[in-house]
Amino acid sequence: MDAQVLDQTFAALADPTRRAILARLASEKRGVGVMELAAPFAMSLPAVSKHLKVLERANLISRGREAQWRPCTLEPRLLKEAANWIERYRELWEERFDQLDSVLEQLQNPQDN
Amino acid sequence: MDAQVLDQTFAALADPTRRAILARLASEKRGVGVMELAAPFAMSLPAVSKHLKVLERANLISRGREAQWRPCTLEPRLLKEAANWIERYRELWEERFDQLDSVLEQLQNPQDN
DNA sequence: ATATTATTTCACCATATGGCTAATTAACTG
DNA sequence: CAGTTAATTAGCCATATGGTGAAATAATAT
Repeated sequence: MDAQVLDQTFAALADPTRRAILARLASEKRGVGVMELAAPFAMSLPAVSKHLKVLERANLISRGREAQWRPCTLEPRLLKEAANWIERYRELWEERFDQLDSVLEQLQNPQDN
Repeated sequence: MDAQVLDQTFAALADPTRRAILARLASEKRGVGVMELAAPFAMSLPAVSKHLKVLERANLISRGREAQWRPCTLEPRLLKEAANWIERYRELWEERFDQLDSVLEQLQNPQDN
């Protein structure tokens, strides 16, 4: 509901690296270290570190301490908030598909008009 | 599915002015002009014009021409794409609520353990 | 032709973002 | 203690973002 929260959430999601990191974390129960998260990307470790900081400040991930590792864990709570916000538009995009359906129907059965 | 599309969509949603504009357009069947869209905001017309350009380039709105007005219309198609992306995490946040539920249950019925 | 209304473009400014390398901190290991 | 591994911080750069006021464009109205 809070505008700032949605700002941070959507801004955090507006980057392919960060979305990939979230996807990776979604498929792991355990916390995942930075090296491991960074491996698939053609970018430096500090760059990934920055992305993680963005995700952390947006409260989309949390980080622990385990020896010299900082394992990251997905925090899906605010994803739910973002989903809730978008869901308010669901009836609009479904309505639009209904309209498209009737257009297609007319194209196939022009005698209907 | 396209990463760039999600980039643009989420980036466009990461601003309260733009989300408010979308909300306004969602509640109107007719196209809405720029002056009218700008009215609620404490910012200049060029600023609103810029926001509209962001929304247009993200294909979240389309714009027509009607005399000297450029009526804006909501295009919900890519909102659906964004919703689809987030939905893949639904089971995660619901699982988390399940865990919270069982925690609350334990707090209320400690004899269960 | 001139004026009015709606909207955009231009030129500017401050701040944020995403990337880099090099240096630093933190924790473990020999 | 010295060395190794993990990660962050610092300093830098290029580009993007969100705002401004002033000027330009587009269409209508007088």
